[in-house]
Amino acid sequence: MTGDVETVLRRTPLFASLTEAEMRALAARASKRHFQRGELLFGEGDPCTGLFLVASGKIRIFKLSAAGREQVLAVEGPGSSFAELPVFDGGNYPAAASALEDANVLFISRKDFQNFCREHPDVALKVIAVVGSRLRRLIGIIEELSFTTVRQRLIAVVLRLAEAGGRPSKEGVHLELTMSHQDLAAELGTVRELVSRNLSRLQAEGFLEVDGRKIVVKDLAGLKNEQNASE
Amino acid sequence: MTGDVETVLRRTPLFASLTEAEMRALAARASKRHFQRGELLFGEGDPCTGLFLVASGKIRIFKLSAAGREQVLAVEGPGSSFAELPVFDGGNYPAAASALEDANVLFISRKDFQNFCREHPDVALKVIAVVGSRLRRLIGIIEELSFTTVRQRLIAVVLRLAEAGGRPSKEGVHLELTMSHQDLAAELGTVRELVSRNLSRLQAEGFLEVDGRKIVVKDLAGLKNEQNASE
DNA sequence: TGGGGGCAGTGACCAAAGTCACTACCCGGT
DNA sequence: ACCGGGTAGTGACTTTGGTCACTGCCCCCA
Repeated sequence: MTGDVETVLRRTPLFASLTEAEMRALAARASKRHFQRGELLFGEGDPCTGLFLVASGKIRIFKLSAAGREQVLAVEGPGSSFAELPVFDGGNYPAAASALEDANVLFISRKDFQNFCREHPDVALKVIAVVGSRLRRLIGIIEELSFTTVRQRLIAVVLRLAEAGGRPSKEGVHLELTMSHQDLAAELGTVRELVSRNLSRLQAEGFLEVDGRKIVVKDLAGLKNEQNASE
Repeated sequence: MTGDVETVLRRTPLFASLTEAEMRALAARASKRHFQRGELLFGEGDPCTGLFLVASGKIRIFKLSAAGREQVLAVEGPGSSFAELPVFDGGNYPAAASALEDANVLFISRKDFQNFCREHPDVALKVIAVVGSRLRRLIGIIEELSFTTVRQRLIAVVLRLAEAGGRPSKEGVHLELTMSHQDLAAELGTVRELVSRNLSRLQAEGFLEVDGRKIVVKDLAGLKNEQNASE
């Protein structure tokens, strides 16, 4: 089973630069865990026990408000690591993590990972790089929350999906939402109803066609334009 | 003048653990710069040239929207470092920085700092810790933007100021805003008018008394309560 | 001493966000 | 075949946020 673990490690940018021997040493320290869709990996404020690596599936990092609303901070797929940070500063997890899909993850305890970093300074530098990109993403979220409307954020998501998983045809770009409106709302930092309403409105305006979770983007250029429209 | 530089370095958590000799070596690499109130240290998207350390004064890290609104990400005082992150990932500055007050800062070029980190692994670990706390603060901002109202955020600031620089008396806790409503609005992620209006409203409700930038908090407990009120 | 410039307060709006309540649909299980 | 849970759409409404325009204040300086 360690062979399996090693391929995961190798796909993780954090450890890509390791030698075979180092990889094996680290693999021996990693334990494999499975989580079902919706299952909680850890809650906000839990003491940090170690580092997680995603082998398969998707993990959602999010904040939960007193009123029950969620705000997604990140969605991590295969090859991503998360919770690197509290491993070092010794604090608690600043947010919760749950499985968006059934997921296999590797777990490395705090102590093991810290020691490993001390022995491998270039891994420490990689950690900084990873945390850095995370920081950029968070700044991006702040920018969106502070400067844009729900409508604009929704358009941004649709455009991103169109780029990534869109199938073009004569009527437009076909794409499919991979999650419920509820989940999408959590990513946008709003509520279910606004997602539904804004989608309807974009359809009424002729930018796209909605059928359940299937969306056909009719006017890509127009949408891009709407994204920046100040009013 | 290097002696001066060294005391600044010593006050910076990032370098607190260095020996005298290491400190001197680093000090030789650092250059001192002065910025006047309002002056721009770098703009968003500028290529990253190096790391900054605050010797005196306050530096404001912020995002600027297309419509001209500002969102403050951090305010760094003496002893703080900033822009550590793009030094490592080689990207551009994700936000702009300007002097909130007249400020002296130390500057260490990207190359010098990277080399120094490679030679001193414990400094790299410190960098991770510093970036980590920055990450926590950003998550805090996201949480506030996503879950709270301008009113609640304003109350939070007032309470913080009351804790930090408040002078208690029989009528209440006296404190003074150190910045304009405009600047305060940028920290809260809103506009001047809403700061003004919400302060007026809090006064009308009897929680505090406003006179220009002087504020007397009449009902600390009540304010704390209002901060969490869901409706 | 009389402008200007920056800052603060406010009324009148308008648009966006969010809440509540209800309906309807789909789908899987017993 | 029916029930129940999860999901989606929508009308009606309230609250919050933001804009615009204007006034007044204070203070510095020519």
